[in-house]
Amino acid sequence: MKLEDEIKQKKFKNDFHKLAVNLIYTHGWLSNHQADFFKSFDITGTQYNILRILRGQHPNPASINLLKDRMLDKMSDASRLVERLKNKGLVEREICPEDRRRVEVKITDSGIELLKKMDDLEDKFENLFANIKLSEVKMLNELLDKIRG
Amino acid sequence: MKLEDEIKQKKFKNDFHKLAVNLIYTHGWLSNHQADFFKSFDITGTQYNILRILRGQHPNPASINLLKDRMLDKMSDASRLVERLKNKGLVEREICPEDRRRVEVKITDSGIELLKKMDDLEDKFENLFANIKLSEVKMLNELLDKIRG
DNA sequence: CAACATTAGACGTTATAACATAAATAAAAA
DNA sequence: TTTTTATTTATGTTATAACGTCTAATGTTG
Repeated sequence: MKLEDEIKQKKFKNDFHKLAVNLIYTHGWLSNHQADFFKSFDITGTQYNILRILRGQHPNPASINLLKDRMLDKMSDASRLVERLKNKGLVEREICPEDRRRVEVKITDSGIELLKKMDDLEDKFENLFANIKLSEVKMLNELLDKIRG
Repeated sequence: MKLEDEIKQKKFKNDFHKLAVNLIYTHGWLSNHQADFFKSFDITGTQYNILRILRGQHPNPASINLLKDRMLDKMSDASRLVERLKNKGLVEREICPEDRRRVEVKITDSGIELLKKMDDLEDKFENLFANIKLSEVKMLNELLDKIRG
């Protein structure tokens, strides 16, 4: 549906302004759908991202700073996130012996299993984007890459 | 820059998967820039959206439910948002005489003034999107509208 | 009218983002 | 070596999103 109708707003100042709102709105639409998916696994999107990064490192550990750098939306809150994941038994955390300031975070077997279950269902994205053709998806990816310069 | 390089991740499963991550990442990029803009006016993006809706209604009031419906990302927290805006003197709030369950929220003169100052600078979006041509902006808007079906 | 259902909003809780600051440790400089 | 600086993480604060529950007011039905 056209954005103007969905948010019941008068016209935009120009196409650039509409694009900004469109990005915000489309992101919201996407994350609502994703949240439903994540919720069925009792996990949040942010926590899922952390687990993905940790699986990428496995069997090596990741420091808190590495997690921060790799996060999709950067944030300064990785310590508390890791603690919540530890409470769920999905990661483990120890002080690094070489540099006692650092913390080594590793994904547990239980965490790996959870991701495996979620991988199978990840094809959901294709259903979610059923309204556009593959060629349009590719075009969108190119344009989005280009926006950010 | 290509998304794969920016987030230092291996290839995506397919273009649909990449699109999902690209939307999240581009939204993050955009809201970081917007946050800087809003911060210079001592206001948040969400609060700005509420003020915009209230200015659209002015001089009529808006109920809390109307604000919820019109928000870009729906949420159930409009009461507390309005209270924070009231503390800043940007809105006023009274109980509706006809239906005492409802609350009538209005933007104050001070709120209108703030928006006026911010309008002047809103052209920043054009600078932000300087990397793509107008035709590409229009194409993006069409495709984003189409994604959501 | 009385009993029940619905609606509008407030508020409590948890997870998060963005910010600042503190504390511990390591590295560098004097 | 002692002092200073930088790094890494933890923690406190505020604003928010998403959830649920509660209460007051209004509507509906018998």
